[in-house]
Amino acid sequence: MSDHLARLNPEQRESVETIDGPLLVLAGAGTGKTRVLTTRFAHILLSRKAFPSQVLAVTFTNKAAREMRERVAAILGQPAEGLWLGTFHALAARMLRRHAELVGLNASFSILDTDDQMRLLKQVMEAARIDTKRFAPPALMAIIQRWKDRGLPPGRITAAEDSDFVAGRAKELYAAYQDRLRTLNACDFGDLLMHVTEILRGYPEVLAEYHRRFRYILVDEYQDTNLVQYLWLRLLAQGHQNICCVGDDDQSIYSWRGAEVENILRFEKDFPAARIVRLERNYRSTEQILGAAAGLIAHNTGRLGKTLRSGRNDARGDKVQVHGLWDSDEEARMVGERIEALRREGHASAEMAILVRANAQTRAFEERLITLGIPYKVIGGLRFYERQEIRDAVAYARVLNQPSDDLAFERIINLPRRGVGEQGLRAMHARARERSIPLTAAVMSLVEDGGLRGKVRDAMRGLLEGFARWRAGILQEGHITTMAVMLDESGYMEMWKQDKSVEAPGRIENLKEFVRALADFESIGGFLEHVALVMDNEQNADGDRVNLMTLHAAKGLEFDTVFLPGWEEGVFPSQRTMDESGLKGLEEERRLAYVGLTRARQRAIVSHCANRRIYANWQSSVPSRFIEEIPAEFVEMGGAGSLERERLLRAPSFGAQFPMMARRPQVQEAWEQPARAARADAIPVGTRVFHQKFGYGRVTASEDDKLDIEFEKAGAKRVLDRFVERA
DNA sequence: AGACACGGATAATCT
DNA sequence: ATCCGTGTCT
Repeated sequence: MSDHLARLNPEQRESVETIDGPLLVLAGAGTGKTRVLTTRFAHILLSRKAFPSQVLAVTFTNKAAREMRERVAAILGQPAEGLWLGTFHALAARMLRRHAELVGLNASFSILDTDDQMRLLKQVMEAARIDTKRFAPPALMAIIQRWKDRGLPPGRITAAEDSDFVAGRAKELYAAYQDRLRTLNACDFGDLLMHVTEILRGYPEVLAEYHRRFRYILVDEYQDTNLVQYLWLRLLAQGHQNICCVGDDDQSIYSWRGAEVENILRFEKDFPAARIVRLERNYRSTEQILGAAAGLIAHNTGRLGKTLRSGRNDARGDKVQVHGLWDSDEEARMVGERIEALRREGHASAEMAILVRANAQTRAFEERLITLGIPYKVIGGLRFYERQEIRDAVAYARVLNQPSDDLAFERIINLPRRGVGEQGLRAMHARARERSIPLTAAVMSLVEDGGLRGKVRDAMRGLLEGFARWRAGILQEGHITTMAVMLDESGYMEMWKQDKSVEAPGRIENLKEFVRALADFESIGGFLEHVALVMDNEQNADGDRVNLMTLHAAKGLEFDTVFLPGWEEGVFPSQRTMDESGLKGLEEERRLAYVGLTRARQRAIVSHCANRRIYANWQSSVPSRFIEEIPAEFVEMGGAGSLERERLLRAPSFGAQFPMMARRPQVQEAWEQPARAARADAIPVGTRVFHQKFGYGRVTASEDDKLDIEFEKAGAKRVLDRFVERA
């Protein structure tokens, strides 16, 4: 039992051994957070404080859940079975299935994917006679999701929480959308936690049951929780107060998805007896990298304050290198050369990563690596279950599993083409509504009474008979064979075989993989639950490949060498973030930079370009302020007299903008003094101006550095004055 | 139903 | 530039 504790440092040990009472562990990057969580879990079990089924352990990702399960099993020396260990959503789904009727659902409710959600909302908007061109469904969906993130069903939305989007009808449409979901016996992602939280709030006996069940609660990546997740945890922890949350406020990079760092501060308030332990000994990176990262993140305000110290006693390491390049091609070339050189020295490709701000930036590097013949893999991007053909196949499986799944049926009714158009679909919906029956039943009745004719009628009859046959086939031949037969006989597979596009062969491969994946499940229902909750993307993990991914995707990973390209104002920090979220957005970008730097064990190579292509045209760009924010003592500029640098200095129009040599334009000053009044260069009301994106317009009002402009093409917008020029 | 043209948007995405 | 959804014509 002491075995697993022996290798922990004092703070880690304290985090593991403080079992009872609320505990907040502030764990900096690379300080052994996962180890603390898993050891703590095992420690609770080994010290016989609870049975495995009495511990609730929550993570954000399936990957993290899997890892924790494996490591707990390793410490225990046996498979970790029967645990309540999983992602927020998986655990919430599990709870919701047990009490679904309390929120008007049935235990077999289906979980919708984003396509279905959007189509459903659009239907609801159209039924309410909303012009979906003026009011975009995705925009309303974002508002609804934000409400769900905050644990607000339609009935809980107060005037203060309401939105004036869609002429003040957002709340009404939200209620209609929720009604539709209930009718369909379906949930979207946000519903899982919101419904469960409503149940725990409204049914004390259910809450009491979970209080009895869960003696200990463990939470990973606590800084990324949103409000509803927080409420859920607080309700569950109310009884025994044995909750341990592990997180790092400096690595909070998901606020745009509803995460609230404030949950960390709230923790101390709601659990006044909470112990707080800081893990500050970093075992990952060199002192140079830690110094650079610490100096950078120190520019943020309102931190809980941690100072990473190196827990390693090896060499101090290399300084963080910063390269200025002419353009993105040259940047890709530089990165390629460095990778080649490292490989020649015997470094493994898998120990190198290129971390970009946005997915689109990976392309330049991919092309370069292909040219050089360096194997690489792109992490993230479209996940397996997000691909079109897989979603179609899943829709087939859903109809097979539940004939009343109208959304799934509608998706595949004309895939492959069966001659069903808008007219046909309208007739089917009308029949379904008038008799209150599912779409499949409506189609059946239309086939029988002649409501459908000719080719369509034959096709529909064939399809429905097919589903009946395949459903019977599950019992005889098993679900795996049946799925393959269904994709074949329905003509879906054939559709892709006929398709001449370059993607088609890949899609057929994916479909075969899809059928193979079924083998891991005992039933279609079990498989569908997995598909809805798990978006695994463990692609070609094999081989020694350079890693290419976004900074977001890199959280939690580490590499010997990390390339951080595109550190330019507007790109990183992203202009859009700063426009939308101001100083808060900037600080989140800075945390993203901090996450990037701290991924590196041995060396970090930052780069920026003087010219970058944005959409169609080239734009000159300025080095990111984050570069200046890294203390000079940890930085080494350029590749000492590199050709790039010389050329850059000689280039007449950009020389003045070379790294650190020129004062940045107003961008930075605007943030430093946001409230500065009546500026000398203020643009007066009535002035005709030009904006890069919106074109020409006239200023109708101004406030500080913000202007209200009536654009000739784009309509009324509020923009920052530095983005417009007098026309 | 299907081909083609037009206009608007264009980040990050753990489930 | 390019992708996507929508509208129009055949």
